[in-house]
Amino acid sequence: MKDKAITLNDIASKLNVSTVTVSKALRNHPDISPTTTKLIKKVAEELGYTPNIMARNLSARKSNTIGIVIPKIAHFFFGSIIEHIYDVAFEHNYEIILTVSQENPERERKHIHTLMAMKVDGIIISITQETLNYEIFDMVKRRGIPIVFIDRIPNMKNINSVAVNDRQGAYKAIEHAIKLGYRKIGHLAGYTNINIGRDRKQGFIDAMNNYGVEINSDWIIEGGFGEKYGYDAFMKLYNQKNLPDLFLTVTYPVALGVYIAAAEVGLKIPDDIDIICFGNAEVQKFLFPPLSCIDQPTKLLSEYSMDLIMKSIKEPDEIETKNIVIDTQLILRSTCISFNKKKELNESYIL
Amino acid sequence: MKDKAITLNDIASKLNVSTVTVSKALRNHPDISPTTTKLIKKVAEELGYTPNIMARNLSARKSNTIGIVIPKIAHFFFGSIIEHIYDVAFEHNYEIILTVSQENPERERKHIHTLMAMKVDGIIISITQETLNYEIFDMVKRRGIPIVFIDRIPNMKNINSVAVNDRQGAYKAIEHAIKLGYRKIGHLAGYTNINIGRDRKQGFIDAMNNYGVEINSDWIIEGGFGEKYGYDAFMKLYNQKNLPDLFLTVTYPVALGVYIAAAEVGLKIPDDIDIICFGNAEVQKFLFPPLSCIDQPTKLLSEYSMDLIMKSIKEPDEIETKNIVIDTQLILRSTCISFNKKKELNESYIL
DNA sequence: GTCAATTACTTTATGGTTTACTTTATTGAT
DNA sequence: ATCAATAAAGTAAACCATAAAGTAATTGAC
Repeated sequence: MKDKAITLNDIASKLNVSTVTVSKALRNHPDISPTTTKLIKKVAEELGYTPNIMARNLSARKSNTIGIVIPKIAHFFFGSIIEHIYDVAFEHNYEIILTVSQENPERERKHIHTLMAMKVDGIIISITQETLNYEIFDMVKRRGIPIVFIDRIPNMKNINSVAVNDRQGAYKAIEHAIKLGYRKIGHLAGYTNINIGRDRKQGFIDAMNNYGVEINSDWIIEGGFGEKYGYDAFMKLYNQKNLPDLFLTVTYPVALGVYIAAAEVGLKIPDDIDIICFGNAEVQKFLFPPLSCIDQPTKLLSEYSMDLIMKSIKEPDEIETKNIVIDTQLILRSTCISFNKKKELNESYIL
Repeated sequence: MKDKAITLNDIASKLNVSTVTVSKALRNHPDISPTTTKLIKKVAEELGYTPNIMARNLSARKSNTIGIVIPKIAHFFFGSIIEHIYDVAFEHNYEIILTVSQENPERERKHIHTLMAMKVDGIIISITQETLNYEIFDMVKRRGIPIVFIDRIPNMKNINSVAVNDRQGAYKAIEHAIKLGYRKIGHLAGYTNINIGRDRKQGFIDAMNNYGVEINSDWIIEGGFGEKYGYDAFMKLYNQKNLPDLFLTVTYPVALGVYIAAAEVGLKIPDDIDIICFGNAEVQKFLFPPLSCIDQPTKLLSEYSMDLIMKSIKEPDEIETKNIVIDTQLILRSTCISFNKKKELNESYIL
């Protein structure tokens, strides 16, 4: 009952021409006369021909496909990145093979192997928070497969990358807070063995030093990028009766963790404890209170990455690598917009 | 400078055996002696061999790949669905080709063609809100490609599907509201030419009729599934000074639209206008006020879909189709949990 | 000791397309 | 009328792996 798939050969034998003629006609090759081309296309349409992409890619040694590796998917930042990547890909007739490492370096390695095996023309990747072994990336480069790192970038030379100016972003936020009057400022810094954690932390330190505000190392807590880490870090300081007045959190989920914890112990944001975070999710507007943040322009990140990878695919011999850095801006809503005296006595609420 | 990709042939010639021997050895075929197998695997490892998946798939006439078509990606519901699908796929060594129709039926059609051309073993799809032409789905079936519809399902016979019990879900919510004391209940119903809109609306009607509550057709507004539609629908009724006391919204983004609009005109949720929605996003807990909803268990939806598609792939001759329907449950937070008298006079606030 | 079965391979064919090269017919310049 | 150039096809080979069929050498039953 199954309709067998129509092949070039089916069209060819129906018209008594060679398969090559059909192949060329369908690709508008000048070898074939307009009359024949038209006829072949008509028959192809009638029979419902769809090319076998496996065969085409095998033969052509390219796939018109870009492989993506990201650590998470049900996450506003990566969701947004991907949505834009898909749009650009669709415009340029590229296919996307998306893989998700779930923050697992081993799984990431497997996915990269799979993408290479699938002969993707290029790879865009945001590495896991625990990727320490970069061998696989060297291997990809040796194989001549263009690779672009986006947002989360390994500490390697001669790679293509697109990122937000994390250091400047953190600096801007802390500068803003200090000018507001804040002095007791903490930083939930996430993993700092990866660029985004490291650079944001450095921006925090830069600003504090630049304005001569003392850094209390108890208030810099490293850990993860998720809700749980935000919750735990907050609770740890709360139990030590040692909360700062303001937190800069390394991601938006971490801030959410703080929201949960604060609500649980009955502290009000922003009055009792204030907060600003990296990353701008739509819903932050609707949180209570609306959460201020350092914007990461996901659309730009995606577009630049796609530009870079497509350029690298077209000009495989270009050796020069590019490191694109996108400026951030503060988006102020209802947190981190004023400093009130209540916080200066913030021991009181602990009783 | 490029390392050429290693093929079976490279390994074979190095060891003076045939490519087929290598192929079989790497697949642990009993034809090959343990000694040889071990040797071949060792050399394959050394040379960094990775099979060419294109070639393998072409030859094997199957791809170990499942194609996905969804209408949106940066959306909690679909993000969550996909995340779980990827996890199940990874466990079972399937690859996923994810495509995004962006609610565009034409783009959806193209993606399905691409997936067929890529020879995916099966397709899981959630159709766009505007997909009216089902021919393409018949074609997929005629080609013998297993297809499973998830959540958004066309009105066709003999298809495999996995969905939430939308009608029951809406019924439960409205039943709950009526028992609370609500009588002036509206429904922002979205597109009702697709099952999710149609069934939710029907559930609403069922409950209203069952409890003898009058349905005011002005308060049933059809439209889209996004924020803007929620915003517009609310504003329309507000401007007509004709708001109900409670809205059931067809999706979570629609509820968000209502939140925006209500804030803009200075009405308080849930006191001035109450709301409950379909779909449970993590962040609903953090909205102000926390939004109650009818849960759609995305993990179950994904798992059942993957089960169904994998079963269909393994038993291609099984003709019987399955329509799995998953029960919903109410998740009550700070909306739709009480009815207060203020609302009964809800003309007052318009002045 | 003979024949059948098993072991461990090899050879050949197949999948559907593209690329590189070849052929035949036509056109145009001289 | 002749020869070179071009147009419009065709043929052969390649891409890389797998499946099916074939072969030579060894084992084992009686």
